[in-house]
Amino acid sequence: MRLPTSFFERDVLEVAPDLLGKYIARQHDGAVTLHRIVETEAYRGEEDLACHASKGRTPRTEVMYGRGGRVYVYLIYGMHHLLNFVTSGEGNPQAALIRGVEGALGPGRVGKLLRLDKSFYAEDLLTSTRIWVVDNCEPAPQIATGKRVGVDYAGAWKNKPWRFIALPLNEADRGRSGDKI
DNA sequence: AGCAAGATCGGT
DNA sequence: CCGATCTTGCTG
Repeated sequence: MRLPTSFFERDVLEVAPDLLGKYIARQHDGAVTLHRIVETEAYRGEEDLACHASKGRTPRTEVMYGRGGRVYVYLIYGMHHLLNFVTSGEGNPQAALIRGVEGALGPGRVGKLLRLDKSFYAEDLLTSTRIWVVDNCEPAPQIATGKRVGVDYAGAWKNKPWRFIALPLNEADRGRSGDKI
């Protein structure tokens, strides 16, 4: 059930939408909770000016340069821990930001719900007993796309439709896949 | 060493 | 719209 390395070692533009409908498992105080992923964003390589790796290899971006399947967490605005999953392979810095799970919309709220902190930096999703991602037997949700949030500084890259949202069932039933938002 | 800005959120 | 709150990367 735990997603294998091969799931993450693909281009982030494939992994980010594929994460929708998957479940983040979080073990804390002896209990495991599951959280369905409903919104993600793709950050893709050094050329993507919205991606932290556009600054090159630094202590902060180091984990993105490693293999896929590890966690990239960082503190933003001095208070929110944002959760990302590293994708693609060695030397190709990409990450999928978890912008929303059921019960917590917005990346800051996701970090709070999952009780994340800097100790999760570089956590291995394939061996960790604190956090991992599991597949499910549900059909893949319909997906809406849109521009990434809060990256107006990123020049031409700010308009890339690299935000992915799982449509709720009532909307998906109307067959409105591929919507923009 | 100092500084400006940030993949955000909650309250006016 | 504004403040919180602190890490980061850049400048000097």
